[in-house]
Amino acid sequence: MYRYLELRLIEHLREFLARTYGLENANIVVEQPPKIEFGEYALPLAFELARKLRKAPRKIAEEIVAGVGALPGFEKFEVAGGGYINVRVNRAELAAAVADDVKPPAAIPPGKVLVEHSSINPNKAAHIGHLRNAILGDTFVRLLRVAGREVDVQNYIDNTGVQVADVVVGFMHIEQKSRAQIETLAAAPQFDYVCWDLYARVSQWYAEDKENLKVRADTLHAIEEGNNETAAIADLISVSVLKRHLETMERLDIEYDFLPRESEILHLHFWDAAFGKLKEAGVLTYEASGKNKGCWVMRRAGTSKPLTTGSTEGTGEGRTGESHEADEGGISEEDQKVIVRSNGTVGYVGKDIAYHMWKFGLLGRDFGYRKFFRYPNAHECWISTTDGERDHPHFGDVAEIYNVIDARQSEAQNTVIEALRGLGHGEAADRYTHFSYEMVALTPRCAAELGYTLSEEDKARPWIEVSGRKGFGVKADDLLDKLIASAGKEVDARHPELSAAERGEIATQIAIGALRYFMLKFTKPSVIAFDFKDALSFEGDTGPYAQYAVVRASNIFRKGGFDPSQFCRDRSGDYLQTPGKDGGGKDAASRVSTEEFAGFLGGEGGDEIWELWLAAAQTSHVVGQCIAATEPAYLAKHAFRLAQLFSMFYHRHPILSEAGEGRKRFLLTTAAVVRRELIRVLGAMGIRVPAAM
RNA sequence: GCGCCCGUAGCUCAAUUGGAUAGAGCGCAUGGCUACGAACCAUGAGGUUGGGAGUUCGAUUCUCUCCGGGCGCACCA
Repeated sequence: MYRYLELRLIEHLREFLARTYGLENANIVVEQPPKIEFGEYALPLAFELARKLRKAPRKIAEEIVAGVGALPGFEKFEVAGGGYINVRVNRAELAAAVADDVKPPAAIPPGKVLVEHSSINPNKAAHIGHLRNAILGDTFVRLLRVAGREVDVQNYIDNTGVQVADVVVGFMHIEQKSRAQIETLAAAPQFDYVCWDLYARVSQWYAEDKENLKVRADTLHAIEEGNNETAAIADLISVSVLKRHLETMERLDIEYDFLPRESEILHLHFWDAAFGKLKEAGVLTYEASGKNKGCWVMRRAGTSKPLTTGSTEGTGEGRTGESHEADEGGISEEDQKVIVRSNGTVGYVGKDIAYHMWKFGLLGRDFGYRKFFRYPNAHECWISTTDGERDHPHFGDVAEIYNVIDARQSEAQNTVIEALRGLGHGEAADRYTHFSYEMVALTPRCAAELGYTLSEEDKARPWIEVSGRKGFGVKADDLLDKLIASAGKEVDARHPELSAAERGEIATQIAIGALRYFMLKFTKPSVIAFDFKDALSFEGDTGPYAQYAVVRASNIFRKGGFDPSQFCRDRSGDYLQTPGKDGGGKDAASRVSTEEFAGFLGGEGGDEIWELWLAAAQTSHVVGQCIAATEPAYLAKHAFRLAQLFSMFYHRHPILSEAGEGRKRFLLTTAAVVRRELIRVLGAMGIRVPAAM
């Protein structure tokens, strides 16, 4: 609703500026004033216009305020400071609309969205770095769905790469295990943990003797070729570990729709289809000589073609040296990215280009599909195969894609984008977003706690990178278990009257809330230096704090013998409602009239509670910002702000003992609205609210 | 060497994407439970936003430069 008013305000001002000053399509920045008393919107517009109109900002602001005229839903415009225009909405009308959960129709872009996230190598247990990826991705999926978009969730499985090969090497050559023995191990619990340890041992084994690397090369080759014992073992391992990953993520309410695997990209010859098109478009060029002789290469993203000026690669001194590539239009060696190796095999980026052509429906080939994993809610997760089932959902062929992949791969991601552009698919390239985020590392203290001995140099570092190869890191399931145990201790102490099952359920929800919130509170470019002390905190700026606010709100209604739905509507998921119908599902006797809202929210005394209402009105606005900026952290901020404002409100206004009938109804409505919004925001973060805390 | 990211309170992070007096949490000090359960609230101390220059009416935000840190730059994925 807040968002809708903002759009109306912008539109209205644009019209006014065009009419009055002849300014078309002026860029109008809208923000919130620093204090609630100043109004709901602030416009620094006059500062921007000062130069164009050659007038003092304050003068312009006065003109705008005088001439802008009335706008439904708004109370007044006023000049503040050196030329700000502060805008006041009609509080009572907005509050009534929020209580009724009015959702003005919003334009939803056409087409499906594909979000790729998790994409964990299926050769070892998931760790905290993977958790950040999955939680960011899953939250973004939820945000898109809240905004009314149709979303496919994909988890790309690299089941034929070196990482899986390494574990195969470990079982076959170090452990000397037979296929049947591995099968037994894979069927037992925590197979991913077994692989975690083995993977670290294999890395060590390679380091001991370089000859051992030959085994890896042979194994990798056999896996890629398929139809042999080694490939069968690799498949057994990758599928079993993948199942474990799905189970781990399911603990956090993270689900996928489709698991495309690299093996099918190879066996269904996706690359052949892409290769032809890439050669034809001149995206790939053959190197007949030099370092990359015999390879098909592509220009590395971020390197630009030197046009008239020579490259910096001078032959001697000075800057007059001629470019090595200008004559032939070729790419200098250091700007080349090898896509097809001289032995004819295709590398990772090549496979990724083909995969992304498929995503946009540009490849002309499709996967085979088979059901793979059924979630308790009956949701079906599909996996790629060569020969699939006849009936399956239609995947791929989407309008927009988001790839949740850490920042270290931004160059590879950009190279794929440039390949699409080079193929003439500029529109697709523009709707390809690398959802980039920084890694999760460990603080030196945390590393020491885990029993790793650190060099003096490491101790001085701000963080130490997690390394699967070294087996160095915190496993996802271990962290979750720790969080549940810690939350459980608190729940047991606070609610001895509840059954063990109920307490376990609450502890789990708190643990998930703490973990998901923790991973979302940092903005994407910030490295998370992980520490158990911070992650296990349930106080302050944390998930449990926000959950607790909702529990307290619920307790008011429970103790008072009310139902929150008496006081406010909830049209979640109802996209076709007819706005403006008063009363709706609400209890008529509990309804606060617009006149009453005006009384309680008006004047200076109303500011404090109004601030809470305004924040509650902003959820869809925040959701829009999160999507536009691909930044779920704004959502966590919003949840915290709502919870914090509610906690203050809760302390200052004892509701059930309120003597005034009208005021009590108003306070209950306030609590009901904030509760609804907090549940909604936490829901978008994948956090549920426990029955008690 | 080239490219990308980061540097804000003791610590961990925000700052509406260029706007009004730079805000939170943790920690520290003090105070508040016969309860709509304190996983909470209130009060306080704590800042030359790494240094410098520039653009702008206005810079934590943009540009340049220096300092410090991180990550990329394989015929790996």
